[in-house]
Amino acid sequence: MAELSKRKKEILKAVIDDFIVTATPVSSQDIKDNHMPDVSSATIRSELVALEEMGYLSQPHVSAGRVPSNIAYKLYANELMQNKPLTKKDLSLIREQFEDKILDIGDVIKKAAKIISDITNYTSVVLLKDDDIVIRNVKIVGLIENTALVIIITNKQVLKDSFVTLPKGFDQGYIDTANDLLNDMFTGRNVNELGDIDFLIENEIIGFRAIFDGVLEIIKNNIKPENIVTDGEYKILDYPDGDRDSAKRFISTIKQRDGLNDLIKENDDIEFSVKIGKDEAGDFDNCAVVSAKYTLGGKEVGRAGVIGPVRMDYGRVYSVLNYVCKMLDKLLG
Amino acid sequence: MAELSKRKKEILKAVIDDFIVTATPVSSQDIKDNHMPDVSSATIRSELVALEEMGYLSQPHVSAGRVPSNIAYKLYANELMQNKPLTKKDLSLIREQFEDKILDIGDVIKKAAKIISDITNYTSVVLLKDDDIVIRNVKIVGLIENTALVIIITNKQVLKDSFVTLPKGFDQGYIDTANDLLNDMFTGRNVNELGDIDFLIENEIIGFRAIFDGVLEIIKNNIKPENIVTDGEYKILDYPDGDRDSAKRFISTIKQRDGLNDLIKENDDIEFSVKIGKDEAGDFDNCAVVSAKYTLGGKEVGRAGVIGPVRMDYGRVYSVLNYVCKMLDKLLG
DNA sequence: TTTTGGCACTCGCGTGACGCGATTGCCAAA
DNA sequence: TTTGGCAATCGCGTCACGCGAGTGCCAAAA
Repeated sequence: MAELSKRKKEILKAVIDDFIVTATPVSSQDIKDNHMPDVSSATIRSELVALEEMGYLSQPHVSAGRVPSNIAYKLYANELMQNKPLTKKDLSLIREQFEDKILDIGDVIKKAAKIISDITNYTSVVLLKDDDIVIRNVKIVGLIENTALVIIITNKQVLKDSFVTLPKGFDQGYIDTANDLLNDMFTGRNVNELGDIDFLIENEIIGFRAIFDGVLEIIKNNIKPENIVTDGEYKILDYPDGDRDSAKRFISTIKQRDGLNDLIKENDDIEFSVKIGKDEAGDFDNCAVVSAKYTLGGKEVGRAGVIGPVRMDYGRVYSVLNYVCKMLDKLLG
Repeated sequence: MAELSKRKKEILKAVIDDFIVTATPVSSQDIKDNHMPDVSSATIRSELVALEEMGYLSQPHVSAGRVPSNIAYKLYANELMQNKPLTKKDLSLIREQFEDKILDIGDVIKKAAKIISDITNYTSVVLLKDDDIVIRNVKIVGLIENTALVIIITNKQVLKDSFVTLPKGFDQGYIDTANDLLNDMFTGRNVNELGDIDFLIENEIIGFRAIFDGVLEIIKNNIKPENIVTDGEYKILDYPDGDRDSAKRFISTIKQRDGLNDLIKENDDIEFSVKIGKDEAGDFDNCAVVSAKYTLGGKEVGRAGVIGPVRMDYGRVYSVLNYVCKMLDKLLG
């Protein structure tokens, strides 16, 4: 793709800037009036035909203005657009959300998803990749009858939503013993190594084996190397492009999670990614996926992004993602 | 309101049965063809004008068929409609959902909401009224640094999502003591009595007071006499009546919870309630709220319902709500 | 008194014609 | 290379029109 002249870029940017706001094809006269009063509309027109031939623009019909193409949006998002600084209100809103002490990294990314969706008003997706989870402590707490709460503390999170059934007559003494054994078994271990459960065999003590198996099951089911959360699924309804059915499909798909992974996953060295169109942005028509890499303490751990209409306020989204990602790093670095 | 003749009821039912399926005004000829081949369309017409004068029907325009009014739907739901028995698949689907052992009543009503929404394909709302909660056990479990998980077990639920900060140097010995004291203070108490916290004063032991206050705070914030959960908020998109904006408003309102209470609350002796129209069904146009009372062990404890388009499959909804309510009673009775 | 067939009447809806206005492409002059 | 002028294109809103669905009414039949 040949490099565009400065003026072509200026004009292309003008088209997109206007189109993002008005949602109607922009004419040569519009560009002259709003951005370039010093050249005639005819001049702009001849540039427009060139841009159209290069694939950046298209006309819905002959007597209409121009509309940006997907590659134009990409160029815009990566190069042309102005960074839109966040307002003080936005900044403090974000900071506010993150100021509580949080023990679980899952809660952090949930919060991040919520704040991104709230502030941008698009659907948000946050991906957490984490294959370096070390167990710090495992504990069972007898609750009622023969049921115990299982608490698993890792370097990144506190799991406390699962239960295990205790054998009959399992009193506090046994529980204490079980806790000691559980800690011997699990503390300090990386979750990756647990695939091999042979080390369990050593503790073949009657009655305890079921508990150990139960805890292992819980760890395997709840600690995943990849987590993905979304928020604001229904925000898509605010954007009138596209019909009701596709909105419904959009929300259902997002809710089900399947495939979201591929949508937001990226090569690790891409800081800021924009995917547009049916091929790239899942099966969603007229949608774009914008995502940014975030790190915790320098290590690459995931991406945060939004899914919204192609005609999206990329500048603002860029700023929000940037800031939230920075916060994430600071918070958990 | 004068009682309708048998034939008028039959005709009214025919109109609604057809309209629920076709969503188009139903004509006298339609009724003759599909329901009453033995009378002429003219006869049906004269009945229709009578029903129209009584307020049960209306015509969008003069050369259109009839459309049921809100009071017609109410009559239909309360008296006219046929009970639509659930399929075996539906029944086993519901039973399946409820067969896991669940410790927390909150989880039960969440599940109930999910299954109702899944099966009816409407938005569901489940209200839980419960002012008779007795604390069985309170426990803190030291986790990391100076943070402890607070576990509160009542006769209805297990709360385990809150933390309390421990004073410096608070080791396992102190935690054990704190647990003993907490149990002395809380076990056996009804949550209602906790408004008066004077009994706390006795335990004015240095360092412990902060923990007790923290736990009390957690109980007060998390055990509420009324809980409300919803599911399938976006199901409304499947129903084409009403525009996109109102769908958006619908979803936002449901998500925010405010006012849902009034929507589903009912006089305790109404088993099955149908609210229709802007006055009754919140601020939603073309929406109906159908709810049924459920009990746990004979005591009235809440209502389960759906919010959907006025043109709703009342028969099916009735059956689903009925069955789920019965399951709830059996499950926790 | 109720039911029925017949018939004129109403009105929404789809279609096609038409004219306006927005915008373009092209071209010749600057 | 830029510009003003101008004919050409085409979407969109409006209007007229005719079809068809469905009704209300009425007089005759049951």
